[in-house]
Amino acid sequence: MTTNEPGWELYRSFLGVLREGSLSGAARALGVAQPTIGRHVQALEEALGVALFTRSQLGLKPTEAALALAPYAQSLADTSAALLRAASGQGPGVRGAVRVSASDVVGAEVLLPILATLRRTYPQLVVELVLTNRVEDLLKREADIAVRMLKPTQAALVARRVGTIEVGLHAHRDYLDTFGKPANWDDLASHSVIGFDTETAYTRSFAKVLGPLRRKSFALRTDSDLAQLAAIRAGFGIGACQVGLARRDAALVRVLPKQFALAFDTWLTMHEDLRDSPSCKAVFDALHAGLATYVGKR
Amino acid sequence: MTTNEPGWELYRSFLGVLREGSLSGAARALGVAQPTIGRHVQALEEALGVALFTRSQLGLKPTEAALALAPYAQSLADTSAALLRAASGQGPGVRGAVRVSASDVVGAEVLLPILATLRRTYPQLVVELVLTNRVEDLLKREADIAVRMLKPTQAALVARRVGTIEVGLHAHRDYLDTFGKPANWDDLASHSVIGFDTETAYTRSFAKVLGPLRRKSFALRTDSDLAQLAAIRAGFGIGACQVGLARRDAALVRVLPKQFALAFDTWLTMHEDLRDSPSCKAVFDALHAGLATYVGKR
DNA sequence: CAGAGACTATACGTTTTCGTATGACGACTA
DNA sequence: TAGTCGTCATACGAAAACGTATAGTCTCTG
Repeated sequence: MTTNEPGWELYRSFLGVLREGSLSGAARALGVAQPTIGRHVQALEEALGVALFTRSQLGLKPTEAALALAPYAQSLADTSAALLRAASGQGPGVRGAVRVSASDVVGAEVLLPILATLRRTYPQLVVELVLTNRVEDLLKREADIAVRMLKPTQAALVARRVGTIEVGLHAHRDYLDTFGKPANWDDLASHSVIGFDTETAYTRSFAKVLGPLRRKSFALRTDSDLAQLAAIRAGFGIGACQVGLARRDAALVRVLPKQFALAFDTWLTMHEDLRDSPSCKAVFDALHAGLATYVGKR
Repeated sequence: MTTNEPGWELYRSFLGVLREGSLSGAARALGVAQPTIGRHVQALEEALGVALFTRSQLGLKPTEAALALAPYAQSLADTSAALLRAASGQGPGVRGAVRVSASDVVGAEVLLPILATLRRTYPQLVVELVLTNRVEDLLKREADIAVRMLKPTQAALVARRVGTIEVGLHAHRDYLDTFGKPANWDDLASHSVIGFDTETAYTRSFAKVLGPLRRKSFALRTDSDLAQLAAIRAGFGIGACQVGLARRDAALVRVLPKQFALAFDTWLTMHEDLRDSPSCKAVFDALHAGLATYVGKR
């Protein structure tokens, strides 16, 4: 029993079991045999001197220690992935993989057109697009570049403001032709309103701006901003979306512009170590230019 | 040749070669055979698709790509070490390894007595003491707890102010009995002054306080604060050290207290994730209490 | 209550990886 | 100029890890 450092495969298997909940599931997910995962977990437990799972015939339940150590293992996986991305970007010119994080609606509607033209100029560029509302941690290398609605507080990050994104109520012209255009808050009572499904601290912070728009008054409830946008386009009813997106589609009409208006400062952030990477810098600059023209259309 | 993720041993060997400058040296340092290191480097180069070293018979020279990827690999090693520490601290009570970073003088003279008594109450506690003036990055898990002279700016860190450490000029009584006690700056010209060896931006920032104390006027030049303290104690001459340390030794006398006085705000910092760790919390609290009584003796 | 499905644990042959021994080449020194 | 020390590269036997096959156990369901 020497001071044998656990191999990196052990942590990968550990994370797999943690995610899948069983040795067999992790084996399937990782593409290895089930006894291998079992050996890895056992070896890791012996190396760390800590019990990680309580074994049973319908799966493995993680212990407290396993949950405490999971963030470290996840950080290992993230860093390893970031290293591979950095390696793929080595060499002259813009090449390799760059990981971009953004909210789903911004990513799908705004970023993708920008990235499409960018890739036409740099065919060897690969983009990993992570669309989630969860704020990913650039310091933990979960992504290389992030588009956020918040000003980043952490040091060691390159932050650049791209402007203000405005959000307003919109509806399809066909819908308004049928049900009429509301002139004030009260008119909304007779309309189909599209809104969120679960109340969060974030949505509650907008209580004043939302006016009478509460969860119980929504005709369609979904937490997917992308689905809300699709619902507006489909003529389901009245919902909130970015003004810049609505401008692109002549069939979308803004509703109650004076009563409902939200403005979000938007920032582009990158780890400062990636300044020297030509690939990351190219993506960063292209996103900044594209987002600037997007928020400028107002 | 699939998309095989490089094993963690490959990165360890990579870092070893980077540090030692040769396959043989890395093999000695890591306790493995030389062909193993060679195979690891070759496998890593194939997996990443990047040349990492230019081979020659008197060693391996890292390429630009290797230098660019080195921080990532180092981060992997740091995180792995932090995971092992966290694992050693699992279980009830205060146990396992806690890594503390501080300057060498504070570490050797102030922290060690505190840690000695702490270990008497917690025999299963292991302390890793990293003494360096380089500011280690707690976010990168290079250490668990740090004693710094600067207020930490980064978020995600638990920071607690312990007070002000005062630095003044001191000399041994025997020295002053022989050469006399200086009454003003000009008297120092006939004395043996102990000071730094290399000028840095840090030392230059104290130019006003240092008065006529310049490098060329030093009789002993060393960048080791610990050596400077030992020189003062040995009666070599007049040098700067913490007032709190001089108070402990009746033989040390303060010199020119009105002309020379530096005050450093001192902070104790810890990663906020470690709040839940009983071991880290115990060390943190003990250091805070010990440092508070130390800076209180004034 | 019987049988299917899902899971973990064990046995054994195969593949991969490691360590030892050795060779080849260059730099420094007497 | 010959010898010594350092380095990297190669060959082969030993050890460790992996995958396949199988046994054993529990839950759920008809």
